[in-house]
Amino acid sequence: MTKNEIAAVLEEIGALLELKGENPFKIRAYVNAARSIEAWGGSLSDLQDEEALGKIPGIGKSIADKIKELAATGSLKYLEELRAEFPAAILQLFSISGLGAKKIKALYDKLHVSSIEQLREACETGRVAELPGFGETTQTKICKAIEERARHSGYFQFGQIAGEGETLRSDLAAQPDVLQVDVAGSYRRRKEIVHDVDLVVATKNPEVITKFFVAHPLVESIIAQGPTKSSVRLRSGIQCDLRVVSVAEYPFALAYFTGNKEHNIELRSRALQRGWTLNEYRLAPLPPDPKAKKKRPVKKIPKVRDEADLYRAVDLDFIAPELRENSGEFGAAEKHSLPKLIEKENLRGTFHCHTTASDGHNSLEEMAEAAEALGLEYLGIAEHSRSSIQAHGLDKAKLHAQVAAIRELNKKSDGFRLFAGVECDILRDGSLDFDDEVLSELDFVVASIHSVFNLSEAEMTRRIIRAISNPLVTILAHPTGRLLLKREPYQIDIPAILDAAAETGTWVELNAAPKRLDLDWRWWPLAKEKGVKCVINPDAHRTERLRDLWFGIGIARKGWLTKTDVMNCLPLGQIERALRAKGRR
DNA sequence: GCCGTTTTCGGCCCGACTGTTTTCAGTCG
Repeated sequence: MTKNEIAAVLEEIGALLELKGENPFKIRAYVNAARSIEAWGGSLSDLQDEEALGKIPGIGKSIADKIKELAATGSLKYLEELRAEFPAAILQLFSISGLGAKKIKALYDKLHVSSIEQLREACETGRVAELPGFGETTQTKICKAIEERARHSGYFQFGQIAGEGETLRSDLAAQPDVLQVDVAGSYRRRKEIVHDVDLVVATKNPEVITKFFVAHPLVESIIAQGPTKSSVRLRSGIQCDLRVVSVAEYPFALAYFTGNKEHNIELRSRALQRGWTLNEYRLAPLPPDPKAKKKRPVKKIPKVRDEADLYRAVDLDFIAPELRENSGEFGAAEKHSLPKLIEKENLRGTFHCHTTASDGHNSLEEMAEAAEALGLEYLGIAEHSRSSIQAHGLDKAKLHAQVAAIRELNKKSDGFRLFAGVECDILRDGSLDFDDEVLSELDFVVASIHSVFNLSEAEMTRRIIRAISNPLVTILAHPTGRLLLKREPYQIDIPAILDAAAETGTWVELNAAPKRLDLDWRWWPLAKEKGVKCVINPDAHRTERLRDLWFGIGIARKGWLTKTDVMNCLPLGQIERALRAKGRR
């Protein structure tokens, strides 16, 4: 049983308890525990360990017992009992936007609706509108929400919506009434998956801005529209919320809508410790507590003009948006030990790109030109190897020909450098798709898995460790093989693989393609601690996709990485030495 | 059900918006 599966069970218990009309705080305890398990960095074996479980915030005796039962037996009696009280399909109804537990319960009790299909029928026959507390409008909204759900899951890869987010931001910024604007939310935190776009605007003319926003060409429909908040559905299907505030309120609103829930709770609690209350509009003195025996000392509230002032007010260094997940940033900000995060200007080159020689869409020359135009000094080409037939993998002769072409191009170049490599398949047993004789002719070797994803965790881990134990392997690419929202990562023991990477000096890829973003940001602090070097690669199959590097930078920042942790921040001369050193180990 | 540098009991974030009611419940973030 994986962490995510356990989190899903806790989540399901929360939903079922809600349907039963249980104590809301008990419900929240289960939902919080689910979040907490997802965010937790420990290993699966700890889930059976009483003491380790007890250390996870939000998990007490009762939930710990349930997790242990789940981890040990794969099932949970309490959950089975809850499930028996409702038809299984009823939980689908929570995915209809606008429907919560109370409405679902009413639909079930009064109309025996327990699936989305039944709900659609009930709407079409007009029975929903007749229920007390419902009406024509609600019925129509439910119909629309059912259609919406059929079109997309409500979750989007960061890269899928980055364009829309930036367009809205810049179009709003161009409005004369807009004094400040940012995309906040999980987008600003650079989460790999987002389910809405949050915009915050400072203005003296909220009405004008709101009107402009809901009439924007990217807007498909209006979900809600009020004086300070409006919500729309964009053409891509994603929901987009706009908050309109005054200039004075702006830093508070921006911070409030950027940090994740846990980060914001911690921030507010630090305000409370100083005798203040913090919300999305301001810092204010706490109202006097009549029960308090003596007055608490109240610090004077400092002036807050931007987010840095806000963090300073609660005695913290500025915390970059990407780190606002409450996963250690408060401790570091208090001790002035936050890392100086990598920035896109730090990147000097990149590896792992494809051309028309295998499954890419642009020539060697075009890829090189595009990389140079981005300001890079070098580009590593790594075509698929012969076993990747679906990707037109190169055989020995074709690889030779490409290496020759690269060497030839380099002769003509005025400083920009191409490196000749290969993306060599890791075969089922951990051996490589080319022998050492072929690999030793290259400037670098990327090793990656493209087949047989269903081995056991132990077999898969052994397979990868064997591959990277070959000293000719420079980079382990997309280590978990995940395709976001499409394919789960294959089962591997990541700490063990990081140990092996540290031992062998293998660089681990942060694959910057928005569908991958692999290795996940949650692992990079551990990788760094073990001394593993990162390399940010776009895995670009066409020139435009070289820009995916900027997604990689966001994820690297989220993983607390600095430019010294990332190999391709080295300038050309130093990266050449590093490549040679790696090959000789 | 969880949690504790005011607490082992009594709190648990709260404001915005909508729709259905006539002052508020439900949903969302």
